[in-house]
Amino acid sequence: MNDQSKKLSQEDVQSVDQVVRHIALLIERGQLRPGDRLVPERELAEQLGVSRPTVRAGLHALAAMGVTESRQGAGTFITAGPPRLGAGPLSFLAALHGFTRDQIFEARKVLEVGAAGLAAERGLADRLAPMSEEVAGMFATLTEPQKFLIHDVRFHRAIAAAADNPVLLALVEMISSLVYEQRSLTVERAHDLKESAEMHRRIYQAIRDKDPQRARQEMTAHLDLARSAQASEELDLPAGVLPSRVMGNA
Amino acid sequence: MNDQSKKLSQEDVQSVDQVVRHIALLIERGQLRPGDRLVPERELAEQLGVSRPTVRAGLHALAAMGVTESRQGAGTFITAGPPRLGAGPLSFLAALHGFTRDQIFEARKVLEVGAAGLAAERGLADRLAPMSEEVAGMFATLTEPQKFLIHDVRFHRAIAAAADNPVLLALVEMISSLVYEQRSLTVERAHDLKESAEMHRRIYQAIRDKDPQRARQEMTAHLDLARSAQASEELDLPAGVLPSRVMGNA
DNA sequence: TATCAAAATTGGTCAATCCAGTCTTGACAA
DNA sequence: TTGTCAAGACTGGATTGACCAATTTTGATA
Repeated sequence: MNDQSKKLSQEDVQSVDQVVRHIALLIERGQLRPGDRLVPERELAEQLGVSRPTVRAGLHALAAMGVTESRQGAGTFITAGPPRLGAGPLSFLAALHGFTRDQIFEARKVLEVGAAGLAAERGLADRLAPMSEEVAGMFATLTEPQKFLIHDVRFHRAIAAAADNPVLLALVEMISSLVYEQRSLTVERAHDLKESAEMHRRIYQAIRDKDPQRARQEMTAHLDLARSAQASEELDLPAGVLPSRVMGNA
Repeated sequence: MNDQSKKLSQEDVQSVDQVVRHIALLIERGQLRPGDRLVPERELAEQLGVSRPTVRAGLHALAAMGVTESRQGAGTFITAGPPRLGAGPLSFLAALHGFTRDQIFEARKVLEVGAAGLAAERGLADRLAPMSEEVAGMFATLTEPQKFLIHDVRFHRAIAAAADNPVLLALVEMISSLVYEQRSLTVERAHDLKESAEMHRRIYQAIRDKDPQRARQEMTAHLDLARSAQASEELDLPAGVLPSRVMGNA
């Protein structure tokens, strides 16, 4: 391989990838941190020697991965806030490959039973209130399924937060978004929301009591019951409604 | 809200989002399945009434989420093959928020101990060979750390595949990509690869024997040991090498 | 009928231009 | 001196039209 062909192969990188890699490099070096503003698109285009539409395509790719956010007139920023994986990729995957309700619940059991156990082991005092508040919210919205569901999902995320592991939290949030999308279509048909709220309360109490084994048991029982409950909600549903209402934040 | 303002608010969707939503809709309806070819960019632009650069930005966003793949001259296709979440989003998250090795291993324990347990419960005969072959590959490459690592990662993915849950598999693949990126930087310093291979073999045997409890125990023990092993590999490392070598398939 | 080169197709990129929000600046009034 | 707000600069959002490069298709030729 002579110098010329080597040079060519190096220049062979696609321009859009070059934009993504450039931002990735700045992040790796710590020169770009959450909340930071990127240089303007026009400037970035000049720096990298590519056109603005190319830069924009790259920024859209980064935005799709949840790395950046753009505000017209203000600029493009590295996503701030807690570590978060968007629901988009998993939603598309679910729509494309037809994930079943049972498969999703099985994955939830692995993730959330583990998270509940860790949360109980940790026993971080300042993580209790957020969980308890969502339980209270559930009891307060027993007659409003949609609002109940929101508290339900937030309770599960609060548990993952109490597990104090950002990786686990990101995974739980991703899958809980998927659950929310599915469930919000059928939750109106739910009954026994009171029983559901009480199960959540028992999970909370186990975590509060720092009893990992009980926390895992209660979470397992809850998810098993929730699975069959959702199954019954889906029974008499107008055809064509269910087949994966997708798209979270894509 | 009158008709006019309603109309305006509907047209207010950003053009790029419109492209993504359009493809998402086609996927939801089943009109676009894995492996299918999309209509050409020019045609898509005309159909949606947007410009081609806008279409391209949308397609890049979809590609970043692993939904589509474009081949110059051939067309743009819905990603085929097994359900897969790219490593990109998690890698960026890790780089931005500085996930620690221990946090990643803890998340792995939740996911992979669960997967190993499920794999043992299922006991699918046709999933045994792929696992066993990777174990053999490890024993065959005890003196070649980089090759050993590849078999290592593939073994863990094979377990997730044996759990027969595509959601779990996608999550395990995503995090194992992250592990691979990190580990490949330090694996040259590894010793006791033989002990590692033997632990993997014991995990395999437990799954083969359909003993979920033992499978979970062995996986837990393996990950705990692997964590401390990797920690020691990172001890005397040239400064600046570690701080998150990111980027998987972004 | 088989081969292969030309043409059509399709993704990859650039250039220049305009629109639409946001932020900054400075003049004016209280 | 200080507060207010309008004009202008800045920045992302999008379009048009053009050209390049890789692939696929087509059709003429052997």
